[in-house]
Amino acid sequence: MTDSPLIWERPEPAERSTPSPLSRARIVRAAIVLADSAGLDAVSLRKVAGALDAGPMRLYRYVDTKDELLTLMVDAIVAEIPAPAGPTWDAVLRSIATGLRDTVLRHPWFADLLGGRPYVGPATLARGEAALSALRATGLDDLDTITSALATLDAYLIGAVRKEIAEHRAQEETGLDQRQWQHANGPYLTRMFATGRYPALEEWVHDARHLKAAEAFELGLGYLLAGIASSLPR
Amino acid sequence: MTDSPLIWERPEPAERSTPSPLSRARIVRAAIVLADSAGLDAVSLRKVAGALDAGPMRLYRYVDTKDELLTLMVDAIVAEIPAPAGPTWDAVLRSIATGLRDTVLRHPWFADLLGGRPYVGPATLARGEAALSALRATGLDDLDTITSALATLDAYLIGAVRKEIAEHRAQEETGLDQRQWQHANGPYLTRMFATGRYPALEEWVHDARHLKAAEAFELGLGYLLAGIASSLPR
DNA sequence: GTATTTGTCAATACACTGTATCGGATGAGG
DNA sequence: CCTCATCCGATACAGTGTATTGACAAATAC
Repeated sequence: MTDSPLIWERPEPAERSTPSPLSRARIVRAAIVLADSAGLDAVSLRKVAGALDAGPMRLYRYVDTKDELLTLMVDAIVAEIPAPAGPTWDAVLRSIATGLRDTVLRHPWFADLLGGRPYVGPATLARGEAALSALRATGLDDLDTITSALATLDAYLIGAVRKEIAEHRAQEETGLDQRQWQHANGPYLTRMFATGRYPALEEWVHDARHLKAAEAFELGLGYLLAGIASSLPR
Repeated sequence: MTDSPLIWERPEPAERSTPSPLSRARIVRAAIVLADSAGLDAVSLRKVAGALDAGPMRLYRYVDTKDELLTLMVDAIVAEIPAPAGPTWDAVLRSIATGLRDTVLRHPWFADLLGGRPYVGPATLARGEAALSALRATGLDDLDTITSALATLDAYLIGAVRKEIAEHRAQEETGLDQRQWQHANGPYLTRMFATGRYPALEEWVHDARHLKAAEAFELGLGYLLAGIASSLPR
């Protein structure tokens, strides 16, 4: 009877014959479906249990706390990110980046959890392993460089992806369109600009090129890779 | 009677003579004190009201919803970040970075809100304005370069700061020390490594230099600035 | 100065949340 | 078939954000 505080070490309880059999996998899948269609707020133990024709308390056999369920969800999503690969170190880093971004676009709630706590589930470990070995296969074998490159990339990804999702949501809230958003916030901003306190911002709003999210993502990634490249031992 | 959906456009209700007078500022300050000492979860309308010797419903005169309170809290924190400044463009970007990081270390809950939605409060606008004009004062006046540099920096900052806070919390949870953390997760990791499925990770844990958060932050920032520099029109 | 409107505040209430507790049903072992 | 341990679900509790309501007080109208 292992009662480790880490869910990764607690074996799944034995299956039972019951009208609606449960398992961690089923629970997590139901929770993910819920989150995909209605956001993280819609994931309550009652609703997850309801989706499985079970009482809320039944879930506590498989999971000690709601946080653990979220942790499992994260690892489940990480598991579906394609493994990073590429011939050169920057191709590998790029594949890490787009892998994460694509996944977040499919599961926006994932962005809410990103960077919220350290995750060490099996899929996350496997992804770390894959990233490390893919990088070293390209000939980049200074461990410290690899470490800092990955850490920096990770930070950038978390922020970029969160910002993109946040923007996405703001647009959805106030209608569908960016025009709609401008309609909601536009008057406010116009009035703020009219105060004359934000001349540079005003000019920026009017004159700067406003990139699409995907382009901005790529551009930032390019900066980062260029920066890493410039620090590589030649 | 303005009933704009944006709190920035709704004037604060007139003051009233009452045993414990309220105001948005007082409410937000109380909420921040609560969040500082016990995290965002401790910020409930009841507790905030309680700290001000008021009933929960009284807050709804000043704020339409809890989300609005959080929005005000964010802007209040942004207001206390020192304005970015510096002789060169990279000095300005550096000051933006350390300004945010220092503030987040003082108000860890701020990291939970960062990147969660687009913020356009007055302090946030003012900060944007300050950043823009400080950058242009250094002679960097290509608006598109400025835009993408700021956006990328912002993304990196959000992620880096979140990761740092997350790590911080994980350590606090399982005791005080990093040794304690290793004690809690160590056995699990050891067992995972024993499976032989993570050879590169195992080597990494043993051999790589593991930087302190501040060093890692600085290092990533360095990469980013170098990358931006390499794309500057010369 | 009185009557009427208006607006504020506290209490109550509702629909939720995560989770502790516990009695009873239901499985397996003898 | 009985016993016993186990698991389930109902109930319960403390908490959440917020809608509603009804009383009271201040400002306005006459």
